[in-house]
Amino acid sequence: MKNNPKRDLILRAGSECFARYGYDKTTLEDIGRRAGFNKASLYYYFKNKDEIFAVVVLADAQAFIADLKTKTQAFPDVRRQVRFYLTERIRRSAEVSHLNLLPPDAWQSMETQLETSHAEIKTLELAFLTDLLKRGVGANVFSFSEPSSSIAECLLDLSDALKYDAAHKARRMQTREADFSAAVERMEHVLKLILDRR
Amino acid sequence: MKNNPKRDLILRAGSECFARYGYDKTTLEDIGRRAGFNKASLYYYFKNKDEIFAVVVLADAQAFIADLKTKTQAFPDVRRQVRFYLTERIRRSAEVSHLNLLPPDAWQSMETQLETSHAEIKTLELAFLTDLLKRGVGANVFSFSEPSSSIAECLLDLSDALKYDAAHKARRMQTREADFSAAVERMEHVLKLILDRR
DNA sequence: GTCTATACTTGGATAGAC
DNA sequence: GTCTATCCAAGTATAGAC
Repeated sequence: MKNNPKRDLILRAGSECFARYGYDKTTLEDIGRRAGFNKASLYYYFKNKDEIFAVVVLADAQAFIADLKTKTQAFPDVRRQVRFYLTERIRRSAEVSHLNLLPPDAWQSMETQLETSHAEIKTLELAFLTDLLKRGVGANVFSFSEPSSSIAECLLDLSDALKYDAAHKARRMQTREADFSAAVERMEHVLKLILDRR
Repeated sequence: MKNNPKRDLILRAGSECFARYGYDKTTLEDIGRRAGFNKASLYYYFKNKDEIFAVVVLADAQAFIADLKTKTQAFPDVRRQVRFYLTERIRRSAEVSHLNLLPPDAWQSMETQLETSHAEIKTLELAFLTDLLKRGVGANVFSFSEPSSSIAECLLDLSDALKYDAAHKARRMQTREADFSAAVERMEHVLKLILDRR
């Protein structure tokens, strides 16, 4: 059932639609049209709309983090790496914004499908950032009065918060394109305040 | 048309429903039943669902901020006031959580109705917090390398961000009651990091 | 003013022909 | 496998009797 090219076509169409319209506004018609199928045909490959969504979200999130890590490691010094990782994941969050656009009740129905994989991703990110910070401490670039993992979690949470916040604010304006620049600046501001003390 | 007791009954019912279920899941049936009317009767007092929502949200937000300010001023010293204001507005955000639960597209339709009053509220909050910080600086409790208004805006934004983030996370679990305790702790943590340097 | 009845729309899902 | 046709449920909104 997996690695079916037509199935993948539907998933790609779904990804694009969910990203643009959110879960609610994305109809099976939308996905079907974009994938070149009648909406009824989607039920041959998936059991329902929720399943399409769950698969799409998971795949997108994993690809996103993997790519982000690679790009981060391309920077020369630790400070820049930390800064890039935490801001870039805000800037590019539109790419994985399915989750932001998810309606209140939709979670319960597919809770189990997403929860575990979501936790995995968070653990992954936390480990990566903690490692980065520890390397910075080792190189005497940072010095904390708390364990690096605690700082890492704090920073990741803040980055998440600012990300969701920006997405939320963007929704309120008519702007289809969210401006994450304010959130990014805020993140940099906080990083300066927290990391640059000595 | 205003100050109509029956109209107010509907608004109160609407407020309760929107807070509990969010915009989407709240139906005119829900509101009507709770207010003791048939759903069709709502159209005598309001032009549509959006109007009910807009009026409810605005009134609730104003009442919330006013109450918060009063409670804040009851604290003896400035540090506690700042701390209380920024954390309490997270803790009690469930009361005004209509906005969090608003679906992506609903904004556009009632954008103009809400936008101006929302800006007013933010200005109000910013002025209040800036004043608090300035008083703290005057009393030598804080000392910043930046203007108080800049710090105030930063802190308000962070509080907002953590608030929305917590609401968002709560949605993902099955928990109907959001636990804002993590967000509150995070806010206190950041406050300590930013305000307590000397 | 308030209700019943109903029209209309959307969108998820299924049956069955091909 | 893919489609057409259709069902069904929800939910907004209106018409019109009372």
